[in-house]
Parts: sequence; structure tokens; C-alpha cells
Amino acid sequence: VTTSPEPAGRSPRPRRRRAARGQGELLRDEILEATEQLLEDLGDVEAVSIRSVADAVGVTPPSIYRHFADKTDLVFAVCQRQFERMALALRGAVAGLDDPVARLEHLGRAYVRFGLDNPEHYRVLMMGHPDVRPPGFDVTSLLADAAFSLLLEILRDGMAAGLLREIEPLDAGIAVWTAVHGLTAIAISKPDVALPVVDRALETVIDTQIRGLATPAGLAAWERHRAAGVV
Amino acid sequence: VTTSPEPAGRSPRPRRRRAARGQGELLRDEILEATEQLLEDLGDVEAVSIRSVADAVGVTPPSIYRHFADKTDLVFAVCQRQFERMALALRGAVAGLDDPVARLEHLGRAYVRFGLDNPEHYRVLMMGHPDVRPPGFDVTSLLADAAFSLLLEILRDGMAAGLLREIEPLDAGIAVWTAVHGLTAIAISKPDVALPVVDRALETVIDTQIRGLATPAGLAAWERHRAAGVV
DNA sequence: TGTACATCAGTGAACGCGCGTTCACTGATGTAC
DNA sequence: TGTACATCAGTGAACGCGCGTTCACTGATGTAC
Repeated sequence: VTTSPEPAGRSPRPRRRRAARGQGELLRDEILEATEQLLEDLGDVEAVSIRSVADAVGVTPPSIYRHFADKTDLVFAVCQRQFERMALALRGAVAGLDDPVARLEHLGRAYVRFGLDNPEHYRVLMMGHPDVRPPGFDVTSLLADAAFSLLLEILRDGMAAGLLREIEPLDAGIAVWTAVHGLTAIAISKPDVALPVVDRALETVIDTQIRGLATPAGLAAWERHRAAGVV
Repeated sequence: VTTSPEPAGRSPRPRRRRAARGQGELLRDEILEATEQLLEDLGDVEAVSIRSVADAVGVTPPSIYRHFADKTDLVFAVCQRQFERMALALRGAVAGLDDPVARLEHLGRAYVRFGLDNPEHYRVLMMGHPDVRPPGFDVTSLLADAAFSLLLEILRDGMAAGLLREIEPLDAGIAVWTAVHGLTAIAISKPDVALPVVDRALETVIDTQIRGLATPAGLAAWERHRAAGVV
């Protein structure tokens, strides 16, 4: 039996160098990043244990508690981060586009793409159990601050420009959101539905949503853009 | 310390009368029903333990294993049942309706209703982890056998009648499915979104879907029906 | 420049828990004679 | 009608596991003198 500090064959993550005195906060970021990675790799929040996070960072489990109150606190800190990233991705996707209908289309595409690129984070953010939330973590308001308000803004702009039918923006917003969410969620939960099918369905979803929401003028303009390859 | 068989205050579910010799299968149904109930009550598959099921039935944990290979087997037996019930509810919702567009509308409404009435079962069936499936339990084919084929049939009928635009039925089917699934899933996972809002959003979802899929003729006919209060 | 010391990031060992599952068994049921 | 016995539905006790979390601690870091 060898008791060498570096046993061959398996690597117990290299013990991390201890942070300097005022730098305790450095570990916090490393923990967040490791948790994010594990969440994506293991594909299940339940499978991500405090022990596995500690091991991934190269630290012992109790160290986690110096930075997070408990596991829920940690998981939701990761979610908060991811939410911000999603908002950024969505804003980026419509930046530089003027036509509200085109903005709507690109927003939808970016949303689905973000979900498919980060399935496990998307699951935790959007498909989790309502009661698994730390107090004060209000998804609706987070969403309102970030991406949903952007959607509403686009819808209002489109209506004002006579390109979208005049209906209650909140209702239209939820309808659009649930449409892209539905496709994303199905793609994540049912990999039986092959990716090419998902891609074609996405085109249909976008097409259906725009036909369903646009005025005749808006639809005509959008189709012209499309045919011209502008969008 | 009292060791009375019926301690006051708390009731350890009354011990069930043992089944007769050939009747061992009776317990199986009771187990299924208890699991279904617990799933709905506790609102989480993880929270439903073999022990809690055994307790609810009035039996000891090992008894469960006489009827189900393991926990996964049990949970999926419950799901199979629920799938059949959903298919029945959906078929019932469109029975007696002729107009394909009206059938589409009612199918969608019934789908969302079923999900909201059985949130936890819906979650397990439609929002679960793809890898938490017993071998051979193929959701897509189950769905194809049950409800999805009905949806495709309606879409094909509508296209044949010139009421719906001619697009690939499978794509249209997935688009419709994901639209109603999205609303259902959001309503289940995000109770922050109040029920009246969900109801209004459902109207918008239905409206958007039909406008997006119908031909001008189909839309006109549907609006006439609606105005006349036929549907 | 050198040393004593306070700080505090991180450790090692253990806790209690509830879980799924297994095992050898018990004893009511129904049948054969 | 009465009794011995095979069947098999259900039991009681325990297993090993991995988990989140706690506790008293250690020892490198940086500062005060």
C-alpha cells in the first residue's frame, strides 16, 4: 500500500494554493465556476454535491460554508449569474436591428439557442420546482428586469409602428415566451426528438408566432426582408 | 411508556388486511394509487420514497418489491397510467367536433387543463430528466401512440380541407405541441405568474397559433364560428 | 532587519439522517387426504 | 367433518451509502513592535 501524496492512476484534484489574507473572496468565484461546470457536466442539480464541488475546486467541503450559507444558496448564486448571462446574450442578439419584427425573430432564436447551449442551467432557471427557491429569489421579477422587459419593449414598438396587432403586450409577451420556452424545454427533456427536427420546428414556431402576431403590413414587410435576405 | 397497538395522537396508517392466496396482484393497484396520490401531494418525485408509499398503503417497504423491481419501475408504471389518462382526456375533448380548427382549439385547451390539473404528473411525464427512464420507455413513441397522432390527424384534416396552410405536419405538430407545453410548463414551474394571467395568455396562445397556421379561409370560418358562439 | 503574535482561510474527523434495497423469516390461507 | 401441510403475501431487522452540515483545530500570512 503506497501512501505517496500523488498516487498514480487517479488524480484527486490538486490541492489549491491557499489565498492570501484579504483575498478570501477569490475562492468564492472558483466555487461558483466549478459548480456551474459540474451542473452542466453531471446534468442534474441533485448530482452536484457539496463534496463534488469542493473536490473540483481542490478544497475540503467545510470551506464551501465560509462562502455560502448552504447548498441552496450556492445553487442560486450560480443561477443568478446565468440569468445575467442570458440577458446579455439576448440583448446582444437584437442589438443593431431596427425592425421590431426582425428583433422579435432574433430574440426568439437567441433564447432557444441559449437554452440548448446551457441545458442544465436552463433547467434549473426555468424548469425547476417553484418551492426550491431561496426567499427573495423572485424569478418573475428577475426576468422582468432582464429579458422579458426587452420582449415587451419590442412588442410595444411593433404595435406602435403598426407592424404587430394591438393586443395586451403582457399577454402577447407571455405567449411568445411560452412558445420559445416550450420548444426549448421539449428539446432538453426529450432528446428523442432529434436536433434537425427541433431546428425545423423552430422555424415553424418563429413563422407561426410572427404570422399570429403581425398585422398584414408587418407580415408583408417581414416577408420582403426575408426574401431579400436582409434579415 | 405505552406499547398499546393504537397509540393516541398519531395514526400509523392502519395495517392493511392481507390479500388472499391468488390475489397478490391487488396490492399492486393499491401501491400504484398511493404513489400517484403521494406524487401529487408532495409535489416532488424525490420526496416520494418507497417507505412513504409503503406507509400510505399500510404495508412494510419490502412488500413493494414483490410487485415492482425498483423505485424507477414503480414511478414509471404510474406515469404510463397517467399517459393513458391524458390520451383519454384529449380524445374526449375533441369528440363530437367536426371543424378541424375547432378541434385544434379544444385539443390545446384540454392539454393545458390536464397539465394544470395534474402538475406533478405532468412534470414527471414531460419535464423530467431524459436519463431517468427505464429501458424501453420511449416517450416519443408513447406520445405518438396516444395524443400526438391525434394532433397530426387534425392538422392533416385541416390542411386537406383548405383551412390550414400546407406545411410539414410534423413540424406544425411540434410547434403546436411546444406552444401548449410551454404555457403549461411555465404555469407549473412559475406560480409567480398568476392564474388569471395564465388564462389570458392561453387565449392569446390559441389565437396566435390558429392565426399562424390557418389559411385566410380557415381563419374566417373560425372567427365566424366564434362570433356565433358555436365553438 | 528580526521576532512575537493576531488573523482567518482552510482542514480533518465526525454527526445524524433517510434513503433504496436485501435477507431470512412468519403465519394466514386454502387444499389434499 | 377434521387435520396435516404446501403455498406465498407480507414482515422485521438490518445493510451500506452518500449526503449536508458542524466542530474544534491548524498553520500560513501579514503586521506591530
